[in-house]
Amino acid sequence: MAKGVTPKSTDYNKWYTDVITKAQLADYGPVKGTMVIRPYGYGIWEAVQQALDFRFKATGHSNAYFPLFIPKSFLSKEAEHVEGFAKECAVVTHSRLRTSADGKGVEVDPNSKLEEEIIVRPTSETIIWSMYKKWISSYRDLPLLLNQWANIVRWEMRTRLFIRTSEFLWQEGHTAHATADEALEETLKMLEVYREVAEDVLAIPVITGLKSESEKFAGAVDTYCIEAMMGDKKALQAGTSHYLGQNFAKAFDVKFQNENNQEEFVYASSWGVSTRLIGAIIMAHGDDNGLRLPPKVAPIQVVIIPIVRSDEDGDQINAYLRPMLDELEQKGVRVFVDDRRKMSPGYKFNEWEMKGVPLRLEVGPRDMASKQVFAARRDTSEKFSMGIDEAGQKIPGVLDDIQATLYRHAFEFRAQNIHSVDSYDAFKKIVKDGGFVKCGWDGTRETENTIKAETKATIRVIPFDENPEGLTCIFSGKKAKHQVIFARAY
RNA sequence: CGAGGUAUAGCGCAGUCCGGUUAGCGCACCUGCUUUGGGAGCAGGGGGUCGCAGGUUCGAAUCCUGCUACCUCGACCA
Repeated sequence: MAKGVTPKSTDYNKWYTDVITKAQLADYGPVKGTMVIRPYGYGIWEAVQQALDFRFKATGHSNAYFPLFIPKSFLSKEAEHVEGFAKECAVVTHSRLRTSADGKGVEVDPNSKLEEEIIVRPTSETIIWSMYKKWISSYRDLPLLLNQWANIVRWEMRTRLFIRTSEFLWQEGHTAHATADEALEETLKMLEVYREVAEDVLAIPVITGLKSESEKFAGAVDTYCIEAMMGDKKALQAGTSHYLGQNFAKAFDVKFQNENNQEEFVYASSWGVSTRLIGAIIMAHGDDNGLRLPPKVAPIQVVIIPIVRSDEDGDQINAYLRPMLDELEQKGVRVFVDDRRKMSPGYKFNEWEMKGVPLRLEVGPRDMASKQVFAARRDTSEKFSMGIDEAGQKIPGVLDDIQATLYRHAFEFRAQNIHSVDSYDAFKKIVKDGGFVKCGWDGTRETENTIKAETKATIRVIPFDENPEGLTCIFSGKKAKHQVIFARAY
């Protein structure tokens, strides 16, 4: 592993990719825009998955799996939906390869052209609703609350590891309800699940609210989101929950009979978060020494580095650590003892800091002599010693404190970089220097588009706690319809 | 798709202007010995169709032509 990463202040984008490659979270795949998620990065994803899946089950959802391949005709059934995704769909047109004429390579066999071309799912609303039509006939079949963990493909021009790749992993929930109120309630309930996971598990504060018309999901009535601030003060959409109304039910003719024997179209929601959340963790918490992982998603929460001079030292240290390790394991703490003999302790310190392990313990002859262990926190760089007998008892609390501290730091950073402004000049300065702008908006698409064209800032979210009373639009000067957050975004 | 740039070992680069030993350096990798509390030292070693295809030349990483890929910036996006 080469030394260090490019400092954030020198080149934030370079810093970001340096951290990912040096912490071995991911690597570039051979096809442009694809990525390989390496074991350490996948470990983070598994922790995120667990946190979400637990909450999905607790709110009554079941997991299922729908096909990767979607008939092309399905995409055209919902007008806005086609519009939104048409430009980024991978299309399967043939089913065979054959040896090329010169015998050296392979080529597409033209005889294998498909009758109906197949779309690789960019999202699964269409295929899922085509199935819901078969499964729903009565109000007794509702609500139908399904989720799937899957990969999807959106052919992207410009990609960025974890944040925007042509293929990515996510979960998508698709629910069907008998009433609009119930579907909307579901939409907001799942948004709240996302908020909780972002803040309590990933330690990333988010703003919850509604997307503007031009930023909403193609095919939704309303899109709600959690929006986060990254270390470069840009915004990242970290999760979305859509109220779909009857749009997909109408497109796929999904009706049910209500208690009064009347036929009605089903109401729907869909919601998703992706491996983009890993990008959010990196950019919300990382520093110039690398990754800083919140303990709740860290594949390794505590790394122990024995300071050994001989094999006997190693044996002694193992015996010295045994009771503490047993206690930590029993408490469910994820511990790794890095006893590789070929690397120096200093090398290991740097490597595990790069990988963002929340707490490092060092144990050598000095500690054994004084019945202690030496500890270093990744979040604050604070170093301290603990008695070996009390360490197993104390460490879970230290991890909780690291989790809380990372959240607090991210929260304070965001608070310092959200600015309320009342002039367009001030607006432009904030956007240029970086940060979120909180201001009035007249509610028109024209204003939104003009501001985007002039500043690259978009409306990230209309917060639930907005207060447009007495505000004027930052651009047009008209009475504000909403108080919104503008920012440049990923 | 418009503008600019790059292509030499796994990674980062020098060499190219001005053609001429066996293409070099740092990191990484392998072996041995000594080390180990903030990226260890010494010694030895392996690894290259110099992006691809043509051309000029006694001789091409180097000069010429064409192609391809990638990066940065613009239009599109979880």
